[in-house]
Amino acid sequence: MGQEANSDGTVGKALDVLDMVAARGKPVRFSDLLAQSAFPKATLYRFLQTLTNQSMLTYDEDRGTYALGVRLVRLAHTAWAQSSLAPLARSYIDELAVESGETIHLAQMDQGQVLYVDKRNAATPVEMFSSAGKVGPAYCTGVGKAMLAFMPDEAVEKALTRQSFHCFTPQTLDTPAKLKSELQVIRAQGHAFDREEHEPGIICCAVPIISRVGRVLGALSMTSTTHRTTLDALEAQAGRIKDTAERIATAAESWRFPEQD
Amino acid sequence: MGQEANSDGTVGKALDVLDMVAARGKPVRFSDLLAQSAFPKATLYRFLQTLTNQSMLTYDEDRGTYALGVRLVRLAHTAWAQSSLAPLARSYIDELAVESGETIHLAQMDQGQVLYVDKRNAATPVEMFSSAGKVGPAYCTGVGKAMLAFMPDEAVEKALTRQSFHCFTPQTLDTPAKLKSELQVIRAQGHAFDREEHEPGIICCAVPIISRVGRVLGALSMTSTTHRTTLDALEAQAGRIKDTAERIATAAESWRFPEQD
DNA sequence: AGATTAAGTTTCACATAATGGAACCACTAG
DNA sequence: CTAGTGGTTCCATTATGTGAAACTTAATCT
Repeated sequence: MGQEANSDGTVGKALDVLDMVAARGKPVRFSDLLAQSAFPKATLYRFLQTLTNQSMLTYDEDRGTYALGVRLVRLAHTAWAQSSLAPLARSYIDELAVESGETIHLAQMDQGQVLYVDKRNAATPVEMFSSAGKVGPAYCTGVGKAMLAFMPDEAVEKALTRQSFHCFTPQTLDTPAKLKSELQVIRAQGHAFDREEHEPGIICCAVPIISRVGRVLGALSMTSTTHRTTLDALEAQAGRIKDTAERIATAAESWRFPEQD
Repeated sequence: MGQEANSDGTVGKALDVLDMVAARGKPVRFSDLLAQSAFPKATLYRFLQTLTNQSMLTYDEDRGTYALGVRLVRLAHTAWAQSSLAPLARSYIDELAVESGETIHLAQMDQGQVLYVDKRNAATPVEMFSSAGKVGPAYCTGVGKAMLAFMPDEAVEKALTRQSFHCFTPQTLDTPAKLKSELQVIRAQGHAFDREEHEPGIICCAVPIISRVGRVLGALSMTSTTHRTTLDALEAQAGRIKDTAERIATAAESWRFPEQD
């Protein structure tokens, strides 16, 4: 299962190892990793040692397993604060969530995948990391399609090669062709729908967040369930969502990090 | 100053660069980094290139600045889920927060610093990453002292060398000696206080979370303000907090990640 | 303009640091 | 005792990272 050889030398390889550990989603043994990595035993071993030393991984003595380390959590806090739209967009999202009473997602594109960076739900309190940091498929989520529709062709093509086109529900657009024609429609109307394409009963309306120079910064979606509302009702909110997206884009534009000298 | 030379070869150095970028807390220019790093220009340059390639950093063309990349957010999500107490402790913390109406923090020790991995406040909704991932000093926070008090001497000594002992408030224990005698007391009574040692007006009562074999897994604290409650009132809750901490410890003990083969 | 400095990028001979086959160790099972 | 499994260490070979210096822009000054 192609963990493709990386071109970034030693550091790249070490980071691949990190990803391998992350991919399992649970603590993993040396031999498990060895089995699926192209690295020889000694090499993999050294990487694990180094990463553990660096607190990028933690080693559980008792069980002999490696897991992602807490240093990542620390770094991510800063990453999230300084290179995601979330801190900037917070107040706008809050407002939208309260007014609509529906769940709002803020997402960005990361290597062809949708990365959720924030989530707000007027009713239930936020579930910390359980949503921020989560990734999802781009081809069958509202936010994913909204972003793809407004990205340059070249970037879209590249992203398409990374999609699995797994068919989650009968509504899933499971071929590049279907998806591309949908993107046309989205581009025309300015917002995307998720018509239970990812999960049955879950629908959403999403709009892209686009910078003044036309770059897709992220996307915003309002999510609900089929037994609470309808697509038409969500579409009625599209203008409101678009408005919020625009305000976020403007905020992002004018935002300068405070210069300190 | 003093980004100590790391012994973990190329990978370690690259990760140091990541930390340097993180330390600024804002996007940073090549020359800024160069100024404060021991690396020669070309070397630093290559690291930045590599890390950017790997999406560990993002490069802002327009401003010529580097910031932590989104890949970290993704990794952190997994890290948080698989190697922090947070997912496990969630329900217990929720309960404690609701019952007490006060803010509850869950923290772990990371390289001599307190790393907050979760936070719950019965009143106001959670602020996502703004608390999880945040770090604080060990020597002047309730959770920090609670953990230190029950760690093996050797580990405490190591941690002490990493403390700045900056004097935040008149109450701050600003020498290793003062701290050590405080740790004695904490060990005896089983819980630690923060008597406005970090921030004026902020007090808390914290207890360690200790595994069956005596290892400190983390700490739990109940935080409030001097004009809402008193230390005595908080101490009255100590039993309740301890109870929760024990239940979390038990849960952590019996928890096995699902085996898949 | 032309000269001057600063900021960022590329080059290349050199030495360090990564590599990985093989040997080794510690268990466990037969 | 022997074979097997899972993990760790060695070490000669060489790929990789290193960093001084040269180079390219892009501002700033005279």
